[in-house]
Amino acid sequence: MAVDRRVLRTRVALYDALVALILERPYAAITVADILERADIGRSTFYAHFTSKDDLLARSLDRLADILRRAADAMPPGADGWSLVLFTHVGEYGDVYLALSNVAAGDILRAAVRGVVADFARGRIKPRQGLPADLAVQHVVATFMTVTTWWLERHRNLPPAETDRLFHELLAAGPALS
Amino acid sequence: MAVDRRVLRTRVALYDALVALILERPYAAITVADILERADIGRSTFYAHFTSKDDLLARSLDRLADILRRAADAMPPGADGWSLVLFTHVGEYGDVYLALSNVAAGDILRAAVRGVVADFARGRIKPRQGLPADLAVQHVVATFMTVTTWWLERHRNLPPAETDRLFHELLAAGPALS
DNA sequence: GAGATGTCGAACATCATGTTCGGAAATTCC
DNA sequence: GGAATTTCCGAACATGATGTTCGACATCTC
Repeated sequence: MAVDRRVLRTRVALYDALVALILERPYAAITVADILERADIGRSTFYAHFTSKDDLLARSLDRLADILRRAADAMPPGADGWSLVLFTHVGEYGDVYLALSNVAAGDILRAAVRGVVADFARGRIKPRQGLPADLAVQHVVATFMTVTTWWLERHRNLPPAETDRLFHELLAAGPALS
Repeated sequence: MAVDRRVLRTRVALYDALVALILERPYAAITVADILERADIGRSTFYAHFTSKDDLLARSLDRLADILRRAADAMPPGADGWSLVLFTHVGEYGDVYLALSNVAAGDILRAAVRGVVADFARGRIKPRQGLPADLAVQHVVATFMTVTTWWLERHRNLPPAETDRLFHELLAAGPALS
């Protein structure tokens, strides 16, 4: 009852082709034909698996999210520092994340990553009095994304541990306003 | 040397038509033809003013950003509480912001609003030791966006003042993590 | 090996985009 | 108020991307 090898080969080829193209030029400037050429897959075959370019992207991100999820799940159960695990992973796949987020596809990527991070954060947050729980989760996720973007875009050389420290610092006490 | 009335009429008609359509359906599902019909403007005229649908959207947002900027500038100079002014404004235009942010155009909108908020926040932040200044600004902006989205999407009934309080609370000390 | 399933590729209909241009209408400036 | 300028209209057109269809062929599973 295993999946037909051909199906797997086709899908992986398309996933990889899309990612490769996204690393080269803006997502919006990529056509289905481009993907087909790169993946060496027939047009009708493409539409037998995906309904559109956006669909392919969404599933590619699902795949990425799965990897992220597995990396996080593999973390020693009692260990604190789930965010460090995520940062470490993101650092490894930095090129891909960066390319994806800089493109118009940012929304879709953000949504995918948000989902994973939110799942992780939800159970590990102790909201304080007068602070709605869902807002607290959103805030933790947003802060994670902020730090990640800042890190990948402009301070790539920082080690994950240092990035993680900044993350916790921002959450504990952000900048004062005047 | 005033601008020809006709060009003003044309542009406003197109701005309004786009916003009206965005309130009805996803940005991606709107064609140039739809906008033309709604605005009652000729095709060639459209391309005499804008290069594409995205261009029109970007300029519409510039217009919105100007309004936001003016609202903030009108604030009493010494007054603290710039964020309250922004929240109040956003609350008034809530429908538009919500429609825009929920759509695939979210990135473009986000960029526009970010710019305004960042300009405002930049001069009013006292970053702490060991916290990069640019990261601090990003964090304040992101937190503003998080609170705004949370507010408009699910807790519209909250008064701006209360929303502003949550904003400051999150910045002062976010949720604790385990 | 046989049957089932997946792939190919070319052809096709459809639709959105962006351009062109001559005539009509509105506006500005004097 | 009138002439000159600017803008708008609208229809037609070229282009290019999308998504579908179908029969022949290849590959996989059992």
